Amino acid sequence: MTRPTLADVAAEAGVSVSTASLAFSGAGPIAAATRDRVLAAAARLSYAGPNPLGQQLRSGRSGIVGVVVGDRLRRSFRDPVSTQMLDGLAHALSEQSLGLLLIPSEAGEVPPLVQNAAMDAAVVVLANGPDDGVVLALTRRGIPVVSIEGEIGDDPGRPGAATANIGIDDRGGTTRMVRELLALGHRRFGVVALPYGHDRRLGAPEADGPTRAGYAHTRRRLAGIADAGVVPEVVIETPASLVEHGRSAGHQILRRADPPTAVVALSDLLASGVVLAARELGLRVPEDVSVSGFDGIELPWLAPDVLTSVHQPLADKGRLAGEAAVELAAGRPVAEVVLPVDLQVGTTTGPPPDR
Amino acid sequence: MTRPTLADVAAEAGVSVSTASLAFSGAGPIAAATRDRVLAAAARLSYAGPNPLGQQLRSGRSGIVGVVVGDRLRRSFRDPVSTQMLDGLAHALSEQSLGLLLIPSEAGEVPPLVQNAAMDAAVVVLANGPDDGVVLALTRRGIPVVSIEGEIGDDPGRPGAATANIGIDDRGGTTRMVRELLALGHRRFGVVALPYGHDRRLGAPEADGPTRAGYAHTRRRLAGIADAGVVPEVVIETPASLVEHGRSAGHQILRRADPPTAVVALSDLLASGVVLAARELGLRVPEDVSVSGFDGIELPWLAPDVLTSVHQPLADKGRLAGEAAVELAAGRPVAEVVLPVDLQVGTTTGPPPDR
DNA sequence: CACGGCCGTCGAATCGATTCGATCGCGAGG
DNA sequence: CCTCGCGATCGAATCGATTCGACGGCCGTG
Repeated sequence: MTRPTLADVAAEAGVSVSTASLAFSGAGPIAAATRDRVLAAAARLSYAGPNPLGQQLRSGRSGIVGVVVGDRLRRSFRDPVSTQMLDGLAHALSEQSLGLLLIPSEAGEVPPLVQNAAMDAAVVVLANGPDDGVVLALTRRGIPVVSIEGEIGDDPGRPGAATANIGIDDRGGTTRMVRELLALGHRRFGVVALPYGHDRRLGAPEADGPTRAGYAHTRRRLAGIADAGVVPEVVIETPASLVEHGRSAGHQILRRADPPTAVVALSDLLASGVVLAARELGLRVPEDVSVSGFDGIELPWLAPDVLTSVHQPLADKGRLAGEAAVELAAGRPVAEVVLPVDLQVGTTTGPPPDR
Repeated sequence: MTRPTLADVAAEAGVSVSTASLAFSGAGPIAAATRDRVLAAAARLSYAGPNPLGQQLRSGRSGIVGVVVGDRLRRSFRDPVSTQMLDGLAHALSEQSLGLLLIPSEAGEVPPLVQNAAMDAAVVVLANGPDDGVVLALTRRGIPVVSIEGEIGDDPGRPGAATANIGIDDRGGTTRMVRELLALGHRRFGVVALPYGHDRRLGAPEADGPTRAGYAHTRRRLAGIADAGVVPEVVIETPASLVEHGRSAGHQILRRADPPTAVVALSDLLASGVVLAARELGLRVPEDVSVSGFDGIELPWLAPDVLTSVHQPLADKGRLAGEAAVELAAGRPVAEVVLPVDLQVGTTTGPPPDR
């Protein structure tokens, strides 16, 4: 009662295995009558087509791209920034009939699937610097790696597989945002930062942020603030880009004596939490405090307010990552991609209050 | 410059291929000295371990479970009901070192991956009745299928692989909810329904809803309302369980002349949209209209209101589906699971207004 | 009528690993 | 000193498909 194989079908149809193979793959010449005989035999045995495992071994390719999301799925999935990117990625892959193997990875650890699973290429979201364990394990296996927001870089000294980086102009984006706020007259800034790296700390203002940050996009966005010539009065790291963390960071910042007049959050979810915190404290946005975000996602619960934010092309980022994975898997090199961002002024920023 | 194989390593170490295999798998007796020699040789060739494709062909198992989500990822991912379930599923699978192959499927179509990808089992979310194309394709390939909320059933007349159903007590849940509202004194009901099936219609009240519904969970929840002896004055189908669809359905219902005093939404996201619509129309909840949901997810943007809702164990549902997939893949049968639900009264329901 | 080409079919090698049964060698016991 | 037994190693078959080269007819043309 084992499942039938191509050999069984060939025997049933009275042809050789190679001919039966041709009937299914269509590669190579075969008489229409023969093909029909083979297909009829297959139907009789309820043979549903060639076993993919055999094909994969023969071709050496699995048709699968691993996607390592650097966090619990529950958390990643709550962030539209992840999900919109994954949506673009999934579409790019499915257009090539490639499968998307979803690999959740708790901060810092290397899941067994990264070591064992068959993949033609991998996409790593938020690699923690060039020595990220996941990236190292993959390159050691000879699997090409596309890094989204990661700066993994080809180290010529190390033997390894091809890599590619897909990112956005985080740094320029925050610089433009801060310049906008400067032009409005703001001089005293608070910053609500994304996690600095896998070793997430919580809450405390920190001086070493920009240098310690293992997450390259956090580092770049912080650097963009410095580029505008601004030294924030307070910087709060959050453990994840979620509304509630933005809310508690907002409380911390806005309850200070003589709080800043502008709060720059490094993500929209964090920014929306800051807006909620301001409302709870009886502060008007933007009359009493300006709040800016980053990403450009929809925030229906802020309505009728619209967050001033730096918009990034999330779906494009995912799509390009998928295409890069395909290219690398085919052995072709991929140039680094830095997508442009777009400052969109909403209703949450304005001139600072008169003192 | 092709990647090294086990044979290369064996040659380098001066042992046979079979011995080299033992050095990696640990199955079978091998001298420690020999194993070290093999591992040293592997390191010299930078051989990162046995090629999974070879193992998979040999063992006949791919270590992959396909998960077919019946919608665009972008939409599924916006719904915490999907994502929390997926999180539970992913964890159950990763505990068994199984991979999760994510297969998005536009309504009604059968993606190529369903036909071609290697899987030991598959989980189908929201199968559209027992003749869902995806389910048929999978069983024809001999792949065991776990259906979440789908009622796919083993048809003894049809040759096919094993199946299992994982669901919740939708029907009893809505019945209890409606009884609660009846006890409060409500007599005139509006219903905001989930999509009835892949062929989503939009907005219009329909008489044939409960029978036409291809999505079993929609049908069951509507049936639960009937079980309580209630015939709603208006039923609105929505194209997806999203806040904005709940909002527009809420507008439709609450703008009627002499609107119902209670609106039963079949999901929390829809219900929260109804609450937003009521607020926009200047109606107080629950003084002017009561609103109930289903699922029990967090709705921070309704704060300080808490939605009255039927809570279901989402993560457990995913976890059980993962475990069922493992069992089926191992050839063991799985009994149907119907998880209990839990009515939680919040602040959005109360007695109807005096007329 | 004979020969060259071409279309269709077949056999066998190959992909990379696992595993069963056989063999080899060494040590211990009779 | 011979033999038995056991642990370590090896050879070969196997998983299921693809593909290359060879072969065998058939048809058309010279």
